[in-house]
Amino acid sequence: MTVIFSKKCELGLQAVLYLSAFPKNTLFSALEISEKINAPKEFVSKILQTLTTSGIIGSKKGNSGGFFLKIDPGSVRLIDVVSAIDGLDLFRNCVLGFPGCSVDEPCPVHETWGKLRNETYTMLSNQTLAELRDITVNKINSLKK
Amino acid sequence: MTVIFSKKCELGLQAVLYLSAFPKNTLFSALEISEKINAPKEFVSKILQTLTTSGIIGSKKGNSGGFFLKIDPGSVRLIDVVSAIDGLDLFRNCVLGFPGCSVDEPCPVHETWGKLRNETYTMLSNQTLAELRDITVNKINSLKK
DNA sequence: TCTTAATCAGACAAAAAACTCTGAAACAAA
DNA sequence: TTTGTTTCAGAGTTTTTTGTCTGATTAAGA
Repeated sequence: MTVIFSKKCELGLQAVLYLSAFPKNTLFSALEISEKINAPKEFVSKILQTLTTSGIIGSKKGNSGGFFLKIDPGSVRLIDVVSAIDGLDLFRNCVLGFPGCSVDEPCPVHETWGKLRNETYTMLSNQTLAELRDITVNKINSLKK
Repeated sequence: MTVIFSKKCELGLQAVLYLSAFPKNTLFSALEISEKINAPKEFVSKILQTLTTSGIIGSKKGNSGGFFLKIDPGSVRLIDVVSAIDGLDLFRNCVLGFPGCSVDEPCPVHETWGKLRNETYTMLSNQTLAELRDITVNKINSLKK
C-alpha cells in the first residue's frame, strides 16, 4: 500500500486546514485539534511543533494556550505544509525509481508522469487556504459526530 | 519524504520492464536482474516471487533456472504490477486522509486531485509493456555501467 | 501563591517496511 | 549419481515511521 503523503503530512494538512476554518489567531489546544481530526493527541502535538518551527503556525504556552495559524490564510498554500513535513522529493525523483531519469534517458512514463506531477504541484500551489476556506469549513463541519 | 509507490513496487516495476526488453520466455536469474536494477538480490528475489504468485511472471527452479515474463507483453500494463504489489488504495482513498471524502463532503482538493488521480490511473493502464518497449530498451541500456 | 492546563524537548515503544538468512526442493550437467 | 545453481518458503533482522511517555517550562485564574 502506498499514499502520496506520509501520515504526518496528512494530519499536518488536516490540522492547518482546520485552523484556517476559524478567524485568524483563534487558539486551539493540541487536544481539541486531535479530537477533531481523529488522531492521537501526542502525535498531532509533535506535528504541530514541526509546523511551529517552520513558521506556518504559532504556539502559546500555559493555561488556555494552544496553536494558531500564524501566517495569513491568504498567504499559505498546501504545498507549504507538504514542503515543511514531507519535503519536495516527490516532485523531483523518478516515479519508477530509475536513476538518472531525464529527457535524454527517460523512464517509460517520464513524459506522462512529469506532466501529471507538475499539475499536482500546481494544484497544491495555486490556491491559498483563504481561497479553499468555504469548502474547508464544509468538510470540517461534516467531521462533527 | 514520500513517494507514490513503495520500494517493493518500484523494483517490481523495474524488474518486469527489464524482462519485457527481451524476447518472451528469456530466463534471467534473480541475481542478474538485481545487478541490473542495482538492488539487493534477496529482496528482488522476494518481489519476483510475489509477482510469480500473481501470475505476471513465471519461474523455473534448478540449475540454469530463473524468472521470465509469463504473460504476453502486449497484455501486461504497469497498473497490473502496481495492483499486485501495492494494491489500488492510492486510487481510492482521500489524498489528504480525510474520512468520507466524496462529492457530497469533498475535501479541499477532492475535485482537482480526483481528476489527476484518474489520469494517473489511465497513464498506468493505457499502455502495455509492448507499447513501451522501445523506450524501455533505451532506458535499460543506459543502466549499463 | 497555588493549582491547573497547556507547549515543548527528548527519550522511549510499537508497528510497518525494507532487507537478510537458512534450509529444502528442483534440476541441468558432469 | 553427484555437484552446483537456482527458486522458494519461512523465519529473522534492521531501519524507518508512527505513536507514547515523562518531565520541564510557561502562564491564566482562583
